[in-house]
Amino acid sequence: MEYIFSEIEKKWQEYWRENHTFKVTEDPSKPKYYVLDMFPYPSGAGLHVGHPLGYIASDIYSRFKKLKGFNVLHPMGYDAFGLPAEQYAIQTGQHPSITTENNIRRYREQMDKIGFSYDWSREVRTCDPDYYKWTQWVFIQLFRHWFNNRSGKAEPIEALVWEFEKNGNSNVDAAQDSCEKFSAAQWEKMSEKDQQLVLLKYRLAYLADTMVNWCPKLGTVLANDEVKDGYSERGGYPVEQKEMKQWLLRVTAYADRLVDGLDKLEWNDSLKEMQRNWIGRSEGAVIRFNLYPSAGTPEDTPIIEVFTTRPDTIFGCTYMVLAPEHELVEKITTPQYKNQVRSYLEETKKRTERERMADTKTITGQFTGAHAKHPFSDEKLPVWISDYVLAGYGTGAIMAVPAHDGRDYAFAKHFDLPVREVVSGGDISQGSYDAKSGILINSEFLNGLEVEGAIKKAIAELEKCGNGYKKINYRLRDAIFSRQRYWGEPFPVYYKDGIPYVLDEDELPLVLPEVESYLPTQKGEPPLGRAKNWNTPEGYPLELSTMPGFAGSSAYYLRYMDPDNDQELVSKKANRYWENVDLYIGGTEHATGHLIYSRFWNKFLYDTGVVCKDEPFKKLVNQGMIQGRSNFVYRIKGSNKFVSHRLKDSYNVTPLHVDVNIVHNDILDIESFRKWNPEYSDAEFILEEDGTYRCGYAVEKMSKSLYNVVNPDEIIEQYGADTLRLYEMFLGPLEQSKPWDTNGIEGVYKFLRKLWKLFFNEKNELDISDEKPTTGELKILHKTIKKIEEDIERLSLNTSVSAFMICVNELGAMKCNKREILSRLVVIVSPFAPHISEELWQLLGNNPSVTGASFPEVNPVFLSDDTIQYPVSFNGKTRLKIDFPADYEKEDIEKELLKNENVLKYLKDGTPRKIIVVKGRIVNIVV
RNA sequence: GCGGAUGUGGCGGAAUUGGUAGACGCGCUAGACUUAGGAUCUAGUGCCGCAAGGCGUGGGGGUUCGAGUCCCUUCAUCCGCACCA
Repeated sequence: MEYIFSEIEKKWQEYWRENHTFKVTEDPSKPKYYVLDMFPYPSGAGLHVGHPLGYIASDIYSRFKKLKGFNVLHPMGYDAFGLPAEQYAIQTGQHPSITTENNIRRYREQMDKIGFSYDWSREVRTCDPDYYKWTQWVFIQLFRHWFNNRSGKAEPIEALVWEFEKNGNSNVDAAQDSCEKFSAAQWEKMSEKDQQLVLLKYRLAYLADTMVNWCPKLGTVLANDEVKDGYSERGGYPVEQKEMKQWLLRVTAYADRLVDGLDKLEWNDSLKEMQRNWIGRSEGAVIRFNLYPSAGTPEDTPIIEVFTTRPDTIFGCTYMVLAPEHELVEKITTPQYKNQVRSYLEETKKRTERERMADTKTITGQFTGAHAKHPFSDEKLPVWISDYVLAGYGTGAIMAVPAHDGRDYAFAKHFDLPVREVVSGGDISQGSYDAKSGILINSEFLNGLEVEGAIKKAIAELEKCGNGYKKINYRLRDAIFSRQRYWGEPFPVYYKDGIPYVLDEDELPLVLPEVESYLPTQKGEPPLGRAKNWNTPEGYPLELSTMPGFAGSSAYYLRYMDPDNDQELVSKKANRYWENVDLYIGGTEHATGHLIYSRFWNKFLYDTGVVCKDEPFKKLVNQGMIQGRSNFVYRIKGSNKFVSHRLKDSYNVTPLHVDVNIVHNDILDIESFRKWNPEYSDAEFILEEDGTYRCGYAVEKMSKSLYNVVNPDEIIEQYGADTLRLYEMFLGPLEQSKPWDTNGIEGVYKFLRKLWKLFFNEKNELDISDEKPTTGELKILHKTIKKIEEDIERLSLNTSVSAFMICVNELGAMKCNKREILSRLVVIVSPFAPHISEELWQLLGNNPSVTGASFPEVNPVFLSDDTIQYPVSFNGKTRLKIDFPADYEKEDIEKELLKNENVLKYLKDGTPRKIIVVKGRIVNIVV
């Protein structure tokens, strides 16, 4: 029998489908394990060879866990709302659901061919009303909750109303926008509308005027993580700042828990660090500076509040700076400086956000004429404005300490402002001393203290005199949740008298309406403005925005636990059983978007008792990117003549990308090349001595335009899915980026055929022996079982593939065809190459399927050898290898060594100064 | 600038705790069988050298009987953040 992968793979994929092999249900008799892939956005281009890398790894892990006796949840679905389908709809008029449906079908076909063990009965699609009903449901819950800073968790808004009725809001410590204090009596007197406006400031999903990232080309706002360097991540269009009324989610309320929670997670350090940076918690103090009254400014001079992480350097403050956008700028500028300030403001406004970010070297600023009063020394501090201070961070104002902050130093030098050293340890004539260590000087009551102590003391003194307080500040902003687009979840929100109200849960799902065009209306409303009867039954208008991409992906892992439940997002029973994701595999591009938002949603759902775990993803692994390996041909300039790689340097050539699919081992298939592009049909070639045309290569992004895209379908067509799976793993460590080079695939293909051949004799007949295996055979087997088990556990799947190769090579050399050996080998291979394993498992006479087998136990008896080969080194350099019985002690070995003539040869005449014997490992002789 | 990661043959990579550097595979070289083929099998393959031997994990230094692995320093590449007070 030949190894005909196409028949075998088809056969078993059908078997799995017909027998629902991968369907799982909650089974309390078994321990659970939840393995999740980041679900894909089904794009029109289909999967290339890089996409399934993570899916294959997680599939191997899932199949392995199942063999180890776990009840494994391993689902897949689609992140199906999104911009590309909608952009396509705008261009062609085709409804995005059709595009999406087609793309999903293609993805599914491609995935099915790879032989994944997904339980497709649990599939979710974010654009399915039965699914987004629950996205809308969570939104309603967010709307109905506020965050109590005292308890550190979300609480129902009713409780807040009750407190307002009893005591007003003075005892409430909530995560919220600034809200004026009111008493119970004042609350009672407010109109329904005013009460709602107050509550809106407390809700976890709230409507507010905010500066947003507006992308005119896409006609929508974007979240911070969807903007890269001032351009939209999708499409690369310019993004500008604009004030708009938008829905926001109060992620900032959870900032602390999001940072602290990271410590308990098994995520890699760089990812945790990215999240910490994104959240950007810094501990410091808010300090209030009174202004000295100056001629021409109002009597009730305002107070400037600054945020600083270095309150210890307060006596080093020699001036102050406000962001140009700061609300006090207008108020405090003295008449004398009005004109200069105005022209400075105009100039900064002209520079785009991007220019301001890119150009950090040019120092600009303008004195306002105002002076602030130092809270301790009463010193007069000039107040400047400059765009090096950001309006969006802290309070938009700083106390400048040029001696201990690089930017302040540069500014002070530029405008010739005083620099006063207050922490010893640096040389302030050369530059600022920013380090957080040293002894305080020139600082009155702080003198002599270390920085750490001085920070505490300074805050205590500020609090005592009422000029400041301790404060933790975050870089993280609340997430803007409105998109002025069509292809997304409609908000379950209607407006009464301009005030937003949410629908009742039993009115869900609020289904996305049909529109005749996907463009904004003439009034500039989002596309939903075109929908007919977009009102509640009572006639109240519904929200016109839709939700962003991260809405549907924020709780999808919960829905897989209980996908058909139409009463709850997830039942308590299912959630208690599956708890949370044990292993999550996906790309690093979601580090600050999806992975923050879903942690936030999960924590909220945990607070409200919907889920039992406060973190969604216990262990997370980022698979590396698969890069393309491009091939080049070299055309002699001004001709249609191509010169081979090694000869190209003697000609004046232009390198041109050539389709990697018509190049094998860097040798060009000239016939295919001629057919590839009519332009080359009569091309001429200057060949190598051996008559071949050699191409050059480079590692680049895998992209259509570079002709280096390799599709899994083509590989499967040629080598089969098992080979694809093995080769993707064999390429290198899962987390590392590496180039795809189809050239190497023959190696794993040969391995599979060698494995197959172990079962057949020379005449190609099935030939399995029931004889007892030899110790040698058992040693090979058990060594491999141990290695594979350890490798899979730490996701070192590239090394398991080589372990299999070694094992099969060794068994092949022994012509081993013992059932006891082969049947266990098939089981351990099955997570990697499931199709061939199923076939061999059946040929061994077992009932299908191998997925029901158990992972074989390692017998330690077969792991140890009677003799150990010791490498013997002299002064650390290995010279010879000598066998000693495994039970020999150090002394025995030493004795024998000195008798060994080879050793004596290396010793020459001298006696060894020292002999180091590490039992079972090595001998080192010092001479 | 800050933070993180990575540097090992012609190539992808291995070496899990400081203990034989280069496993496994590709490629290459030679040979065998051959309906000269992008098939299969066998042997070889880090570098220098005819050899003995020497050198070798980005560079330099250190700790150690012994360093790819630990420490210091430096360079390069990639990724993230970036005037964050």
